[in-house]
Amino acid sequence: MIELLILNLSARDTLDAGEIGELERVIKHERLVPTGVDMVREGSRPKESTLLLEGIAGRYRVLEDGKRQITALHVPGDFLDLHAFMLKTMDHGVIALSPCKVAAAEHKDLKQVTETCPHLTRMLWLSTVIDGAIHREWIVAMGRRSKKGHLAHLICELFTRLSVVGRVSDNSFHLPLSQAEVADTLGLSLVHLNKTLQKLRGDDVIRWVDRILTVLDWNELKRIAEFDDSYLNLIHEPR
Amino acid sequence: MIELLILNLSARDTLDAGEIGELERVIKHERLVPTGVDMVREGSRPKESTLLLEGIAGRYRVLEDGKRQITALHVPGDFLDLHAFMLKTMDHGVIALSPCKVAAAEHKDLKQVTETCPHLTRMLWLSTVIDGAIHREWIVAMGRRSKKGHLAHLICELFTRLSVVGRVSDNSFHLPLSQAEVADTLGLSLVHLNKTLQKLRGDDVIRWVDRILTVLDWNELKRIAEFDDSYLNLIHEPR
DNA sequence: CGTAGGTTTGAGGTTGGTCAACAGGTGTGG
DNA sequence: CCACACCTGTTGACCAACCTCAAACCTACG
Repeated sequence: MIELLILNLSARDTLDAGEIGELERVIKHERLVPTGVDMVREGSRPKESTLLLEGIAGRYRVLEDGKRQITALHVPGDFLDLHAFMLKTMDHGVIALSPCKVAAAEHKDLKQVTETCPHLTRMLWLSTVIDGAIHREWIVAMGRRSKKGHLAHLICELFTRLSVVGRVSDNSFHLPLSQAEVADTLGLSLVHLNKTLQKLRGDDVIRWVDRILTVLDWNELKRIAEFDDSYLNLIHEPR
Repeated sequence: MIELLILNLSARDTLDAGEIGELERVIKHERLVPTGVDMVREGSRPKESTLLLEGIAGRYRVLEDGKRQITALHVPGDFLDLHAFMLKTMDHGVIALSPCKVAAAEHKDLKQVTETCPHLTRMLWLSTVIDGAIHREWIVAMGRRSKKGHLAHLICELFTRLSVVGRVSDNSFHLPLSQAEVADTLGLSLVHLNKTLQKLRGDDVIRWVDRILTVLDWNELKRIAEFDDSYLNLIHEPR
């Protein structure tokens, strides 16, 4: 059940058997969440943190005028709201963007991990800090990249993150979002997202049909995005 | 020396004498950094994390075409790069936006804190997680707020954060950035930032002369920004 | 007195938003 | 089986927001 989390963490540092056992002990209550359903509500005070096992989920906020901004996308093996363990109150919602399978770690158990397993604690801390690094990269993309570059960057990021957890084959991955949802993650209007998408398609760097995204020319896509994966911290070293 | 850090953390949970002593032991090497100087370089692998004692600092990245995006602003009492303790490699630079006084905590000492002081560890973890919450709020502002709303939001945020560490008096605080730097934090051109600024000034909600920013009408500013400080987690509770 | 950094203003062009319509696919009920 | 509603994607027209370029202005400072 927690294989993908282990894959995710092991890409950054080695976990020993005791730590893996501890994770297995702490993570439980597997359940399914249908597309479109909120798994965590804004303003709530969850008593547990949620690990995504299958599917794509998004963190989002909606403003008074109804505009929505997705602030993070999550792939299998990601914690959706580990930060809530420290923050206590959710400052955003989390929605299932495809059918999702999730499991939960109770905060009282996580607290016990921080009391007894320093290295595992640091690895969990690391995963929230990588979230932060991704946030920063999104800020850079929103502020200073072209829209085409921003979209290309998002695709590069998802491609890379999904590769780590074995969800890419034949240069393709399942991208279940609608164009409206992608627009809400880039901060674009739906119409303009569509036109931006067509520019990328026109360059023959990607194909996206039936919710399957195929990268046709990785080097060119990377160049358009100015993508450098170092912010994802896919380096194995002692933490 | 670490009073402001304690102020910052104590706004979220109580630190006991032992924890404060531990922080005093770990944080040392006070030094001054002149305006415009990089305190941490992108791509470096710092062996210590930096606490800002005085001044304003910014995290930033610059793209190939020379465009710069500031991804975070820091006020006294903030750790600038505590995340580097876990990340190891800096994915961005940190620049002094005014004369700064800083101190340092060596990573080997922080590691020891994680081995021996679980609650203090959680408090440090918390502070990186609040950074993340601020990042998310910036993403929302960049993607879905009007430029005027975005600027107003930034001012509300700085006002609130500076209040916590006692850097606001008479509804005024020192905002040492140039308009070009503010433009780089909002992802705007300098010209357009200037025009946006004039809209806010025209509404008589702020004044900004000689690098002193005065909030003339907090309620109206808050309304324009749709500002809600809950993401800053200024709630005292057990963590 | 000249220079440099910062702010302000205007002109003109590009980007991106809104509105509106249409096409294709799917599911439902008559 | 057909008619209809609904959802997603696509396209065009039009307008507002925002960018770039350029110049002027205003200090502070050597």
